[in-house]
Amino acid sequence: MQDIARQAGVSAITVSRALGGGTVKAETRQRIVAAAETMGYQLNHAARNLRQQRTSTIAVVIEMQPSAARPISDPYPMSLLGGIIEELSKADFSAMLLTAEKFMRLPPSVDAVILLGQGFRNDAVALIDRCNHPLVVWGSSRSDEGRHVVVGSDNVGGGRLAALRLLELGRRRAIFLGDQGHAEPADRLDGFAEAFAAGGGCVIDAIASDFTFIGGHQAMRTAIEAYGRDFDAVFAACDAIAMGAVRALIERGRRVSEEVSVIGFDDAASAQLFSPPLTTIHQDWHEGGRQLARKAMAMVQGEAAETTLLPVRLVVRAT
Amino acid sequence: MQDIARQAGVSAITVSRALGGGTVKAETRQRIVAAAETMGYQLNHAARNLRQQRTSTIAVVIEMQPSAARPISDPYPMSLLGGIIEELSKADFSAMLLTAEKFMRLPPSVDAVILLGQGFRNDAVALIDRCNHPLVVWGSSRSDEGRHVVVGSDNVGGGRLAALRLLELGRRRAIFLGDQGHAEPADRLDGFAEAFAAGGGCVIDAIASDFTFIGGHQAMRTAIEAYGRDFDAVFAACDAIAMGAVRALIERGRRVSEEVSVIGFDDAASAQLFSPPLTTIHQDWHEGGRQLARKAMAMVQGEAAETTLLPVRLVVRAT
DNA sequence: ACCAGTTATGATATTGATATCAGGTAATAA
DNA sequence: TTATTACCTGATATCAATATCATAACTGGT
Repeated sequence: MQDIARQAGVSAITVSRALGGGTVKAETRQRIVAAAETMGYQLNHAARNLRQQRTSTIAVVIEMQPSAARPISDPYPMSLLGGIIEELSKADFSAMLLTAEKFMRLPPSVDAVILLGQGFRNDAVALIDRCNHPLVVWGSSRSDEGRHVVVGSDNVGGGRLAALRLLELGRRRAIFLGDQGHAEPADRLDGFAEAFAAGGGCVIDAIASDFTFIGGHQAMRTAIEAYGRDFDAVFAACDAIAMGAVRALIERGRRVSEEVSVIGFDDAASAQLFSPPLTTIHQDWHEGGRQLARKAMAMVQGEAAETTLLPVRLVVRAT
Repeated sequence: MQDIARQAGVSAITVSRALGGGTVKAETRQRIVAAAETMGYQLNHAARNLRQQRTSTIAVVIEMQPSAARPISDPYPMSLLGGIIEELSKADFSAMLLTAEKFMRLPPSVDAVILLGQGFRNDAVALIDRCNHPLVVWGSSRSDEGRHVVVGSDNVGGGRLAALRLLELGRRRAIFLGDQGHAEPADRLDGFAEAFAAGGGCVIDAIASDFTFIGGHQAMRTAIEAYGRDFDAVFAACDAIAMGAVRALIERGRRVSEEVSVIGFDDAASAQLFSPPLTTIHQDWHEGGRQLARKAMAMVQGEAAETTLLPVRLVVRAT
């Protein structure tokens, strides 16, 4: 800024004002901006951050472990990220992408933290709390007891929608596939079980499955071995599980849609390409990302932010 | 650090050395680390960055426009990101995620830039060059003429593998689906066309398609209208196109695998879930991300880095 | 000409860590 | 005892921006 100041015949502080939002005579500002342009000037964020005691940066912590249960190729973090970045960019905030491990090993200097993970990593949450960073979490508030701001889909409502659809089709004996150890599937099952029972149906079993096609396939086989043909509906915790289940059902000679209905959760891109196209509950991840970012930024400004449930909707396809 | 220094009975600079990698007596370091721990100290990165004139941060620029041609739900950026972050974390670098627009509007202070985009955004590249940031690009070096360091899959080789497979199956009349305006599909077609011709085959047409299922479906219909049944092979620029093409072929009564073969590119997760499971060329995105990160960091250290082609492999499934 | 009020600019101090240079201590060798 | 080395520690200046306070210039009204 000193160089630009010299070039434009003003002081450095005036340059700062001209390039930032300060009050500077229009003509002077023009001269300064022109000088900055020709000199290829770029703001030194480190200096600004140091002086202003804030970074305009928000850490996005992702569970990046290539775990078999939740492969990294999963589209959902990317959809959330898209929304997050869109919203942060509007307000000239930046997103710093980190794994939980990295965050704990060398906490970055950021103004707030967005945590994307299946359920809560309690150690990570504890550390973030200790840093006194505003924290917004994607997922379910079930196990959090209101301690943090959570943005997530209305999983209970989604389960309810699935139940109503299956009841409407005349189904009365359902099996749930998914890991209740995670808060989101647990919420989905809760909503499902309650509404299904209220409509005269019965959830005859809930079988654990990781979030994969293979997991769903195995869980469905287990169910078939246990119950034979004595069920007419399947509700899966995610689309991958549902697709694995459909495949397993077809392999064992059951006619999906005609005599057994399957509903997934997510409305992943592959759900409509699957054959048969999958009936599922749609989550709006992009909007979820935007809300996460908005709340995080609000909290940086010292405003309060509330836990929010995003509406979901039933997408009827062929299963 | 002043506070810790007081607590530990040393000077601030010694604290810096103890927490960084400086030479400090083991006992003193212990005392300092303990004090830092109990006081919940966290390094101020802004100050360090300012003093050291580097940020240990690398910008990852993504084409985040939710364009119809390349929806954001695409898994490939996530896979690359996974590899990038894994490698950066090891060296205590951070990843700052940005759209190209944001980068150009308010260039961040970073040590290097990784550009993930289908093809080159020339305006973005020009700006990055002006900032004198080390730059590593994911994609094809075809249109870059060696000006930048590029990491990408061996698209030409992948095309060749597809050609050899189709020749082996006795196919001789192939149609290519994909947008040659992008460097990567263009490379794939080049390798394919050359090897297919060398084996006595003929690429009878190359039809433009965006990177979606719908795009592939439409392009395939166009091809069928133009050529009827007078072709026995399809090579698609990506899996989504290939799946759309398979669907179109089946709709028009052609028996995929028996009398027309289809090969995709990517080995996306959905390729093996598709029915029929898709034969395709596998790209190792995770490794690609790691290489991008390694090269970017090497360039920050002032080391040279070379353009690299990652090997691909044929995955034979049912098409 | 004077004043109040606004607007535009400048001087200085400050942010937290660390590079650099200098000083001090302990151990070993002469 | 002194010199030599290796090792540890401290003082100071510095990185590039901006908050704060002070000053200058202008405006319009009396």
